[in-house]
Amino acid sequence: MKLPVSFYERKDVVKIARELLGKVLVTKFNGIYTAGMIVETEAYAGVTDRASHAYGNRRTPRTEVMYMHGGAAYVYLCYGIHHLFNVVTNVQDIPHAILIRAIEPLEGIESMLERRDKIKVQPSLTAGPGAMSMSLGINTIHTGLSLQGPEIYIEDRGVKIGNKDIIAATRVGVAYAMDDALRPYRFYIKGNPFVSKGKGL
DNA sequence: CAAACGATTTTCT
DNA sequence: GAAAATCGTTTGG
Repeated sequence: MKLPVSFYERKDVVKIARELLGKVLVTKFNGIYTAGMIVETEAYAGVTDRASHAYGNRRTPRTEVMYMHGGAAYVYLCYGIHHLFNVVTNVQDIPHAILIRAIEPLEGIESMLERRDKIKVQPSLTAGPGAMSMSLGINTIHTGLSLQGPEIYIEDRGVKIGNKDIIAATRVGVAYAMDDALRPYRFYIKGNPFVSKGKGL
């Protein structure tokens, strides 16, 4: 079943990031159905987090989406090429977001392979935020979409990830954030081959 | 209006 | 393992 808005509107973004592990991200664009289990996430705690685009309550046309109430999609283009998919959490005007970094392909794998121009499944298909977004067909035009809508949403299929299988680590690619780069806001499923390697492991 | 930079991935040595 | 690719967003003049 689809996760309700109340799931996203809670205030503890770190807790939500943990709970998203094992959930299933589904996209349905142009009649193409693809789905994958979330295996890696990163929390971005808005105004108090230097690594967040919304640090210091900065509002720009791009970050405006993060100020919406929880349950919206925030898609951001990085390095001019890569589409990074985030889930907006918390209530209106609190710009919290969770970056989905990696998924394990479940359904529509042929379509994913086609989008990535690959012929067989390998970790690089969806391990990493940019790669994952491309596999699911996520684009910057999808930013601001509600996760309650028909095109993109997250399901709970009853998969439970035990605490012993969740690893907390520092986030990737945020060295510029000074002290905040040390926060253990990255979560991934232990031993899952589709977890991205990141840079500084 | 112009310049610098980045929540990354891919490819080559 | 290291370096390049590449362009929208942000920031400064």
